[in-house]
Amino acid sequence: MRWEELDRQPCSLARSLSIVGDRWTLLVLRECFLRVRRFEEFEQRLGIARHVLADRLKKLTDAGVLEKVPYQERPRREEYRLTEKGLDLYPVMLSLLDWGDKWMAEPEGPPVLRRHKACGHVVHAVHTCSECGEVLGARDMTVEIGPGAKGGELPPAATAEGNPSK
Amino acid sequence: MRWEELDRQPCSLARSLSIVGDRWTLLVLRECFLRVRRFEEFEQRLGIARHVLADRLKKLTDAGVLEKVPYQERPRREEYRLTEKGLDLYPVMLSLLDWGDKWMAEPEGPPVLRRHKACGHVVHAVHTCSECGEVLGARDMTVEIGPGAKGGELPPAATAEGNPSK
DNA sequence: TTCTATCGGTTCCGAAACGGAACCGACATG
DNA sequence: CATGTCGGTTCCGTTTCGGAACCGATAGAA
Repeated sequence: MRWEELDRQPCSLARSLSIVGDRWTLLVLRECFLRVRRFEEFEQRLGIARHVLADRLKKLTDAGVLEKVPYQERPRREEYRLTEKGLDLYPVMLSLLDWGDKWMAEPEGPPVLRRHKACGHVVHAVHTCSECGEVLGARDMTVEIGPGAKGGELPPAATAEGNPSK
Repeated sequence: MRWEELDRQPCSLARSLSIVGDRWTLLVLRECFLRVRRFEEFEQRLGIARHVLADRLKKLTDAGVLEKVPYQERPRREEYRLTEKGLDLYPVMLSLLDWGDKWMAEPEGPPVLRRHKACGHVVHAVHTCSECGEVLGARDMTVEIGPGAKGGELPPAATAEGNPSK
């Protein structure tokens, strides 16, 4: 499979990866969530090669995850901001973060703790069902053909998306 | 920054990416959640180059995300299975899946629907607070130094992990 | 006016990673 | 003993990456 074919596969995971399934892209997005917005600052904080950064920012902008907003004229300079589509990636970041906290941290614990403003506790995220509110585990769902399926049957990759009862 | 330095950074997101922040790795893991376990089957379903597949399976095994389990002797053959650490990546997959469903699907809708066995509804995942159960948004948390921090201060990347009040 | 600095890139080079195809080793089967 | 299966490894040509230099528009200082 070629990498460019990914965004045409009938699998939402593959399509997501066509945008964020890249070494640098998620680190760039981490900085975006930190409110880093300028080329220079991305470069300094990440130590990324400039042309790779330019390429990733362009791809993210083309994908509608970031948008260029002018912050000065003469000389015209633009900064990169998360769009709504980009902000919606927050759960992805949070999932990766929680997994890293649990499995990749030093013996003493994670480097950073997150405290929920509303309840005051140190927290992590729990995936729950959008309809009934129960915790969603890896084997709690069945899959079925969606309206965007091609050929009227589950794509080979489909069952991976919710795990079959098999 | 070199790629090998990622797993030593004081940032759980970076550390997670040192394992799953790769083009092919998450697609291999998608197949794992689909209960694909054998070299041949990964290769056929993904169309991945064999030596790249061998490399990814080795890295995932070394990282403790997969484990090799013999399924026959003479000739000895082994298959790859998700460990507990690997199964814990399910929220990551689900987040990417939901984002793809929302932002990358065809106009008609996503290719696959997931139905919650418990409540019977077509669902997506919602991130909620592990302590109070409320929905967690991108700006609902503050960050503070964790026990695994180095140097007694928030790493530069830290605030990205929960977003500062700034 | 020229000199230097800033910001957001682009260009170029050598090294690393990738796609594709061939090959290999340990067996089993016909 | 020829062929097939499975899980790799090796090799080669192309793509991508890291690192450094360069560029274009402009501002401010000398």
